[in-house]
Amino acid sequence: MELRDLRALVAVARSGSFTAAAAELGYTQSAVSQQIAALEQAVGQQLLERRPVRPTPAGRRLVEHASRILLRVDVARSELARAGGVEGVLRVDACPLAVPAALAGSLRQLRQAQPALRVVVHTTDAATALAELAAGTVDVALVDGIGAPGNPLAMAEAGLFSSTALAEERLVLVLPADHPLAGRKGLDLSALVDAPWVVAPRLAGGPALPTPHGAVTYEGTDVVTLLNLVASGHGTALLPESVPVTAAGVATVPLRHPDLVHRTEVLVLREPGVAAQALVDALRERARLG
Amino acid sequence: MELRDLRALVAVARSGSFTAAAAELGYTQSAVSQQIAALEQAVGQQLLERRPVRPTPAGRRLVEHASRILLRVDVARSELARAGGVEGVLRVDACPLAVPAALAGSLRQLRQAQPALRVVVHTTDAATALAELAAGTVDVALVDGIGAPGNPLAMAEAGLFSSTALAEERLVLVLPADHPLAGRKGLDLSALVDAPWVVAPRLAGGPALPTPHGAVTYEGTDVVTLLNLVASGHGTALLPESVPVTAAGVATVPLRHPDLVHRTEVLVLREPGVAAQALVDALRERARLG
DNA sequence: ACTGTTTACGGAGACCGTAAGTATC
DNA sequence: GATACTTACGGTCTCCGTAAACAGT
Repeated sequence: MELRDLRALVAVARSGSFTAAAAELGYTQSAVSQQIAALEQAVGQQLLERRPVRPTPAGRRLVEHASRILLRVDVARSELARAGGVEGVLRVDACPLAVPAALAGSLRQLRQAQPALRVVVHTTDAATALAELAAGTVDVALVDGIGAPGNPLAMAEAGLFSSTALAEERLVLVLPADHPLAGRKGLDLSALVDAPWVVAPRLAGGPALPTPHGAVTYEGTDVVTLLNLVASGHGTALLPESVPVTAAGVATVPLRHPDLVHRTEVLVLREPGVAAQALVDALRERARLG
Repeated sequence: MELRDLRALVAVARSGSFTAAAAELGYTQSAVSQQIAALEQAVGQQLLERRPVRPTPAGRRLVEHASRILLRVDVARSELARAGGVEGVLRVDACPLAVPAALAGSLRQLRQAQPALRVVVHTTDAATALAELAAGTVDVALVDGIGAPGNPLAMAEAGLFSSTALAEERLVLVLPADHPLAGRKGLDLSALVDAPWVVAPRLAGGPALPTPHGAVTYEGTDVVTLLNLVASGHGTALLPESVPVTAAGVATVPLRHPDLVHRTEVLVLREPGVAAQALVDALRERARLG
C-alpha cells in the first residue's frame, strides 16, 4: 500500500473510469489496472466493482482515508516548497457565499500597502478550494459552511490549515411564495423534515445534513437559479440571511435553530507568505469592526 | 515521496539514529540512508542534521505531517482488515489518569453479558494508545487530556476515530506545602506563569501548554513519584481533582480557569467490533449515571 | 462491433544489500 | 581508533508499457 496506489484508487473512484484516471495520472490504463489489482490484493478484498466502475463499501472507506492522506501530502509538499519562495502574486479561492463585502475592502487595503502585488481571485466550491490550497495553487481560501456557532467548520483535518473565523450569521429558509409555511416568523427544521429540498452542494459549503430523500440537486453556483428552482416548487433551500433574496415567487423565513449558523472562514497554510498573512489580518480586522 | 520514505524519516527522527531506525523497519542502515537521501532530494532541502541526528525545521514539519499520514494509513488498514474478523478477546489501552472507577464496573457488566470474552487491559500514554488503536493492536483506547470544556480533545485528526466523552472534571494545582500560595482557595494560571513546573507528559495526556522554561520532566506514570517531585520543590503540577493527593509535603489548590478541564474520552475505530461497542456503551451509560 | 478492463510478457529502472569509504566523537 | 553515516556497485525484483485477450454494452 503506497501513495501511488492510493492516488490511483482515488482517481478511478472519482472519475468512474480506469481510462480517465490513467490519463489524469499520466499512466496507461494497464498500469492503473495493475495498481488497483495490487491494492486489492494488499488489503485482501475487492475495492471497486467494474462495469460500471464504482467503489465497494470497503473501497469507499479507503477512498475516504486516501483522500485525506493525499490532501495532507499535498500540504506537506506545499509547505516545504514555499519555504524561501518569493511571491509577486497572491491567489485567492473563494466560495460564492463566502465573499463578504469585506473582501473587496481588504483587498483594496492590501494593494495600497503593496502596490506591486498582483491579486487573482477565483470562485469555486469548498472542496476544490481546499485541494488547491493544499496543492499550493492558491495562497488563501475563503470557505463557508453550516455548523454550530463558535465551532470551526469540520472541513478537513483539524490543524491542516490555519483558519480564522470571519463571520457567523443566521440562516433563512427559502420557500415558494405559495408555501403554507411562507408567512411564518420563524421555523424549526423539524417542521420541514419531510419536505423536499433543493440541495446546492457547491453553494452550501459543508454538507450539514445527509441529502434528504427526493431532493433536487443543483450543481451550479448561481443564487438566482437556485431561487428559481425554489420558486417553481422543487423544494426549499437554506441560505445565509445576508444573501439578498429578491426573486419573484419565493419567500424567506428565518430559521429557528440555535445550533446551526452559516460560518465563513479564511484558510491559509501554516506559516503563510507575507502577502497571504496580510490579507488574513486585513480580513480579520474588518470582521472585528463589522 | 512515498510512504516508505516517510516511515523511514519518522523512525529516524524518533530514534535519533539511522541504525536503530533500520533495525526497527527491517532494513539495513544503508537502505535507510538512501531513503532519507532520496526524500531530501525530492523535497529539495535537508531534513535531518547528522552527528547528532536531529531533524531540521523543515524536517520537523515533515515529520509532523508524516506521523499523521502514517497514523491514518494504519487506521485504514485496521478498518479494512477487521472486516469480517471474529473476536474472542477485547484489548484495551488506558492512560493512567483515564481509568475511572467506571471502567471496572463496565468491564464486569461486559463480562457478564459475554462470559467467553477475554479482556486485556494495558496502561500507556495517549500517543501510544492512539498508535496501537490505529494499528489494530488494541480495540479500545481510554485517553485523557486537558482542554476546553465541551470540546473534544485535539488528539489526532478529527474523525479518525469515533470518540465519546466520559468525564470532565476540574483541575487542581499541586504545590509544595510550604509554597506561599499553598493556602489559597483558588488560583489562576497567571499567578504561576513564571513558576517552575513538573511536566509529566505520560500522565498529563494532551500537552495543554508548551513546556514552560526551567521545567522538570517526569517521564514515568506514577502519581506518587510526581507528588514527591513537587514536594521536594522542583515545581508545581496539574492534576484532575479526582486523583487522591495524600502525600506529605504537598498541598492542592483548585485551578480557577473556566476554559481548562480534565477530560476523559473513549476511542474506538469507526464501526468497531461488537465487544468494543458494548464496552463503549457500558462506559457511556455509567458516565451518564455518575 | 466497439468501448473499456484484464492478462501476458519483456525491458528499463528502482531498490536494497554487501562492502568500501569517510567523518565525527 | 571506534562508531556511525555515506557512497559505490551489483543483483534482483518491482513496475510500467505494448499488445493481445476478454467482457460488457
